[in-house]
Amino acid sequence: MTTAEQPAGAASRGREHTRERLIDAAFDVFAEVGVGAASVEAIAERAGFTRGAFYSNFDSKVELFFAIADTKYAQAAAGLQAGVDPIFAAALPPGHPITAEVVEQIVTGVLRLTVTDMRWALFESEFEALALRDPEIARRFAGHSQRVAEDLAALLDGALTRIGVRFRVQAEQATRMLMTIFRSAVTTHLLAGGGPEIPPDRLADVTALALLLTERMPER
Amino acid sequence: MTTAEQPAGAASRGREHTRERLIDAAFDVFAEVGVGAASVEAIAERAGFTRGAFYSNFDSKVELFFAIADTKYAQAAAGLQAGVDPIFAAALPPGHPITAEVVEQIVTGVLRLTVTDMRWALFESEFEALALRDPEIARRFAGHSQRVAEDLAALLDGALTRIGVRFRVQAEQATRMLMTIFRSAVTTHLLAGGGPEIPPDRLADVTALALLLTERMPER
DNA sequence: CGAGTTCGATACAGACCTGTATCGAATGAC
DNA sequence: GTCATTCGATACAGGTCTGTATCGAACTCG
Repeated sequence: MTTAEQPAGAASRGREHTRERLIDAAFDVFAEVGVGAASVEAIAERAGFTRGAFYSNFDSKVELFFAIADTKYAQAAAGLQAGVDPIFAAALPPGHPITAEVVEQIVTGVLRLTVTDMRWALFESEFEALALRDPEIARRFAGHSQRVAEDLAALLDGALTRIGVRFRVQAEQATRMLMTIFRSAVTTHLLAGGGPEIPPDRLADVTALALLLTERMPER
Repeated sequence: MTTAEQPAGAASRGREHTRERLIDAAFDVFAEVGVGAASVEAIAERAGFTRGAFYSNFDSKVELFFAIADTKYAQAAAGLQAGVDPIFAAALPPGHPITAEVVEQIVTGVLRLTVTDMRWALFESEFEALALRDPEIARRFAGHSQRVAEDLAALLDGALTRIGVRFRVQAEQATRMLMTIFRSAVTTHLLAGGGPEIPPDRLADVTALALLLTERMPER
C-alpha cells in the first residue's frame, strides 16, 4: 500500500519523510516564537532544508499549520487511550480503598495526558489566539477541542464509575471545567518560568475542583 | 498642576492628547489583528497621525503595549469598584430572600465587570500569549493579573458575606477558579462568533461552579 | 513681537519575507 | 543504459515594515 499508491514515476521515496520533518520542525519553531513570527525560512532551516522544500510540499504557512494540528491531535488522542490504564493501576493498587486521594490521582493523571509536552500547550494557546481572529481557524479549533473534550469526558466518567464515584453535574460539564482549570494551571506554570514537569502543588485548584465535583455513588 | 509640571518651553499642549489617541487606536488595532500583525503605520493612521507622531511619543511597539496595559488595567480596576453596588441592588431588592439565584446573579455580575468590552478580552488573551514567550512581559502580566485577582477576591468575598454566604474554599482560590471558568466562557463565546453581549446561558459553567463553591453561613 | 523649542510629517535607507521561476541531481521505468 | 519525472536548491522580483534624519509649522516665553 505504501508504494503501490504512489502517483506515477519517480523520486518520491523521501517525500513523506520530508513532510514529516517539516511538520516537526514547524511545531518546534511555532512553540518557540509563535506562528506569526515564524518565517518559512526558519522552519525549513530547522528541518535541514531550504525554502524550496517547503514550497514544494505546502502552499502556505497556514496549510502547514493545519497539517500540524491534524497530525498532533491524532497523536494526542491515541496517547490518551493508551495512557489511562497505567494511571489507574498506579493510583489504585489491588485492595486499595477508594479515598479522595485516589480520585485526585486519577483526575490529574488523566488530565496530564492531554499535555504531554510543553510545546503542545504553547501550540494550543497559539491555535486559540489565531482562532479568535479567523473564523476558518476557529471552526477547526472548535472541532478538535470538541473531540478531545468528548474523549476525555468518556474516559474520566468511565474511570470514576469503575471506582464507584460519579460527577455531581453532567460529565461533559465537569470535564470541561476540569480541563479549563487544568490548562490554566499549566499556563500559570509556564508563565512562572516552570520547566517541562508540572509539580503537583501547581494543581491545587484542579484537585480542589475534582473533590467539589465528585461524590460516592450510593450503594445498593 | 496640569500645566505647571510641563518640563520647559513649548508646544506640549496636545502631547498627552496625542499619546492617548495613539493608545486608544492601538487598543483597537491590537484587538482586531493582534499585536504582532499590527504595524506602527496602521496604529498611527487609526489615530489620525503618521508614523512620525508615533516615534515621537514611543520608542517601540512594546513600550506602547505596556502603556496600554497600565492605562487599561487602571481603568478596569476603577470600573470594578464602581460597578459592584448597582449589581448588588439589582440582584437583591429590599426584602428579597437569599436564593441560589441571588448568588449566581452577584457572582456573574461581578465577573462581567472584568470584561466590559470584547476588545479587552482579546487584549488580555494577546497579553498572555506574548507573556508565554517573553519573561519581561510575563512579569508584567503576572503583576496585573495578581492585582485584579486580589481586588476581585476581596469584592466577591465581601459581597457574599453581606448576604450570609461564604466560600467553601479560600476566597482567593475560589475567585481564581471562577475567573478562569468565566474567561473560558467568554473565549468560547468569541470563538463561536458571538457579539459583544454574553448571553446568560453561556455562563452555565460559571453558575454551576458558583453553587458548588458556596454555602450558607451557619446562623448564630 | 521675536527667538527658541517641541511636535508631527515626510523622505530615505536597510532589513526581512513571501512567492515564483528556473535549474540540477537523484530516482525509477522501460 | 536511456529517458522522463520528481524534489529540493538557488536566484529573482515585489512588497512591507522599521527606525532615523530632516524639515516645517505652531506654540511659549521673554
